[in-house]
Amino acid sequence: MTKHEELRQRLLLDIERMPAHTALATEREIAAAYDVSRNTVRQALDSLATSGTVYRVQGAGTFVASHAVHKSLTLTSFSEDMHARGLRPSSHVLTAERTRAGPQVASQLDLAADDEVFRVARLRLADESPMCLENVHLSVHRVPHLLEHDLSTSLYELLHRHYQLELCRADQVVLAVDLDDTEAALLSVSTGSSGLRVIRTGMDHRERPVEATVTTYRADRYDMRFTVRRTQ
Amino acid sequence: MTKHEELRQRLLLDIERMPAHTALATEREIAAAYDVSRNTVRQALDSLATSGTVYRVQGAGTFVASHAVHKSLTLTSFSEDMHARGLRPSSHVLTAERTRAGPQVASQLDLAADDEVFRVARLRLADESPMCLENVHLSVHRVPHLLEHDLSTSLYELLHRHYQLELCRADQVVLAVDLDDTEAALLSVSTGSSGLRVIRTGMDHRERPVEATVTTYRADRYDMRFTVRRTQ
DNA sequence: TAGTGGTCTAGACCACCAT
DNA sequence: TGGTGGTCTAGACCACTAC
Repeated sequence: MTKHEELRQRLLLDIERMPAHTALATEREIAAAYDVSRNTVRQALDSLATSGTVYRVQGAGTFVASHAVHKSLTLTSFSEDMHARGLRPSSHVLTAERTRAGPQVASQLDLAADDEVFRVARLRLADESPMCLENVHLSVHRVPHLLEHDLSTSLYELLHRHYQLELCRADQVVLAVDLDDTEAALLSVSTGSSGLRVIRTGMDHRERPVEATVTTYRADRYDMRFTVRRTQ
Repeated sequence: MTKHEELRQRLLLDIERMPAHTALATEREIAAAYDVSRNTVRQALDSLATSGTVYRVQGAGTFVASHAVHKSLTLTSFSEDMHARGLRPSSHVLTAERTRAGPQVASQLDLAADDEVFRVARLRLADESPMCLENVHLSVHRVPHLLEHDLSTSLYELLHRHYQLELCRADQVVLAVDLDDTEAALLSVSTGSSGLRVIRTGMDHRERPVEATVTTYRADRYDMRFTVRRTQ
């Protein structure tokens, strides 16, 4: 545990009990109180500002942000996402096969179109009721023997435990779609209902592509929430 | 222009000519070459890492990221968004009125339900063809005489020029919807088509709410693209 | 084991906000 | 004008990677 991480956690405890727009102690005061350098205080406050917990006004001070949302958009697995919403995740594996990448997946995973990949299609449930359809492609050479594992639980956890693969970044495209007959039937909604589709390329800490995934959510059960900022 | 900003720009010029995964000079080398301290180099590299231009591996070095996407999710106006897509934005004002906030807008703008707000509804076009419907609410006391201005151009620019209001942060909810008859007709698509809806609360640099906006996009013309990261 | 990025210090000056 | 956050320096040591 580094000093700025520990300081961040201590500050967080104080902040949670303060109303929005309250001024924090000044950086110099915090540095003196916790016996660290001002740069270390700034590291902790940088982190709190990035996560939307506080905001700074030059010349004026650092203030507690509105407690309302605080949600920046982060890379989460379906399991984590559902737990965060207070729902219990589960899965039905629809397909698990070894096949060819094809042009679309190949470009996402940085492969040739006839390279082999695993494809895992799953119906994902929250509190036993359909939430989304997920179609994952993984390069065979990065996850050998994938199909010998239990695929009904968290794939991210499996990748981490058995292949030391951790996803650090993902490029996503989000769009609205009309569900076709098959999709609608699997999701237990009527044909022509709309769905939210997320197309994702997941990468490890070296920016090497790991997964190419298309997820289609029921529009009546799912939304995405996040905070955006002005770049400067 | 600060030193780390200038350094960032210089590094960017080099990086753009390098293939992905190429190692940059070490932080100490860059510091010596540009005659700045290592902390300043780290500030510049922090910024490049946050924007997804480079990635760092402890003990190994700093590397050029894949040039593919590089798009983090930022707060943009419709006009900016369309320009970035190479499209020409325009607007038809459908409604511009003074009314009561109501419970939903009041909670977003931190007002009472019977406080007065301006409501501006616009059909927004890209290359003369319908792209989305936008319904903006603004607190009367923050933008007096709003309706006396030309509302067919960029609202963000108007807020900046005439009211010194700049949006720095926004909380957003994104969902898929079935368009109703009115929406579909205005967007020139058939009833029951799906749309992408974005519900936004925009705030200034002091986290004071400025706008409450609902935007409904044609699903066949619009998608959102962005990069997400693992928090640590 | 040598070299890398990650953390930390104790100072200094600047740009901006409030009064 | 006094105090705030923003920038910058020149060191030092640590954790990790690659060989």
